[in-house]
Amino acid sequence: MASIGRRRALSQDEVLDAALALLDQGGPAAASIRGIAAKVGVAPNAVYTYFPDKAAVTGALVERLLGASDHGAFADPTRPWRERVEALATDLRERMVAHPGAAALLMSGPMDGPRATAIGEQLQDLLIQAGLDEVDAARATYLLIVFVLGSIALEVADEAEPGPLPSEADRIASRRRVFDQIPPEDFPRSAAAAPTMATYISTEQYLWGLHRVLDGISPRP
Amino acid sequence: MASIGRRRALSQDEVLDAALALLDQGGPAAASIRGIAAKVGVAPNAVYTYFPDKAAVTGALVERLLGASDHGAFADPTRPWRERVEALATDLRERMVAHPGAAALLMSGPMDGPRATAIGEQLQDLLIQAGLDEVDAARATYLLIVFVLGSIALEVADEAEPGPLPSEADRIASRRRVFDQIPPEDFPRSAAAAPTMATYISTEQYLWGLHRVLDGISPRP
DNA sequence: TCCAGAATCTGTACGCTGTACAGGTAATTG
DNA sequence: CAATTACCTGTACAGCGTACAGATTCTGGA
Repeated sequence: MASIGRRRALSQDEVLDAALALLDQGGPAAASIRGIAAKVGVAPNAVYTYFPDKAAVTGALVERLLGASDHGAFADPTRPWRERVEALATDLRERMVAHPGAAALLMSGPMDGPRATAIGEQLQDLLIQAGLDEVDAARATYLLIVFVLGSIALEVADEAEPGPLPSEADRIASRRRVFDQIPPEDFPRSAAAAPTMATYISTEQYLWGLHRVLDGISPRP
Repeated sequence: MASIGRRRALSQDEVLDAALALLDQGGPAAASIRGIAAKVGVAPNAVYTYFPDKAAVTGALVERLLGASDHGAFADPTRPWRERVEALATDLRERMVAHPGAAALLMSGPMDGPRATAIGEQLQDLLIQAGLDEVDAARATYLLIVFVLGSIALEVADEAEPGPLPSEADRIASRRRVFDQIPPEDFPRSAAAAPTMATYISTEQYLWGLHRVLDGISPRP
């Protein structure tokens, strides 16, 4: 008297869609296996047909958020190398800031998925083409990854659970306590991502930091 | 017939000691309220006499790990500023790498504790003394914090749960897939922190990255 | 065409989590 | 010495990840 059996073929993507939706609207705590299953319309353990455990779900989600192979102008070999790095950094940040709840998972596990690996390799190749020797290219790759992921993680860590966000004024004020010299004339963002406070506060800051890092690693004559 | 009543005055520090010990030996998952209470020798809910919830415990632990006010030579005004920044960065990294499980909590919440704030303010003052204007000093402070915390978090995220660590060879091999140009002649560390793989792999890398960032933010003539 | 096996889903259950509530005892204060 | 507060207890609840066994349906080979 127990079971209903095979109903329809779910897919990994449906599960990930549900997980991302829950993450977006309910914060990191909302993406439980049970919540995902309910959103998809199955019993909780049905998820385990497609993923061995919860870590596999979040890992796959992070991979998906890292995006497909070409990151804007990053893949365009006719552009100057700094522009290409900036395109990658901007693309990654836009992807993550659009899903702050999911972005919080970024630093919670080893970054060993195929897309993460591919990004590292492509970046390293680009830096070698730019004239860095192999050792410096490897190190600079790591430094750039630290900068991009660290910036995103710090930005996103400041957002508490969604819901009644603190007012813009409060958020700015709390940042200003320490970094009260940064002018607020930031330019607004694309329509895709809602202009959250995190977006508003630090786009300009992010690009400034990226270029200081690029200055630091640029080959010196 | 229920209760035994007041026994002895616990303290916040005892709770934090227990939490840190569990984190060190059992990884992030081991630091449960129940585990902490058991280690201290009280019922689980006794912890709530000293902290309002679990987030407060981890927050206080992070604050404690950030260390007291002087970070090595950071506070010494006779040293050159780059040396002082390096002292701060080294001190913070040593603190965190000695407790990888606790370091993983770093980016999991807003960094708004008093010590975190103080570090930011002191660093910003130092950069102003070094000749940066106020806007650049604020931005450079944020950049340095991103670098330090991002490096530590990425380093620590690679360590799975403690226990049967993967062999050194495996860890190196997996890093080398992407960053296979970095030579392994790293210098051994202080006796305090056990030479974990994370320590072994990236001390040199860390300082290299720090100095590239410092190059990027140094005032240009 | 039928049947075996694999794929997919279900109900149930276990041990764990954070923490709310209502008590009772010991130290402190008046 | 009485009253209050600080501290700790047992009990309980809802939610978590996930293991197990069984039922249904789809699929591929004879």
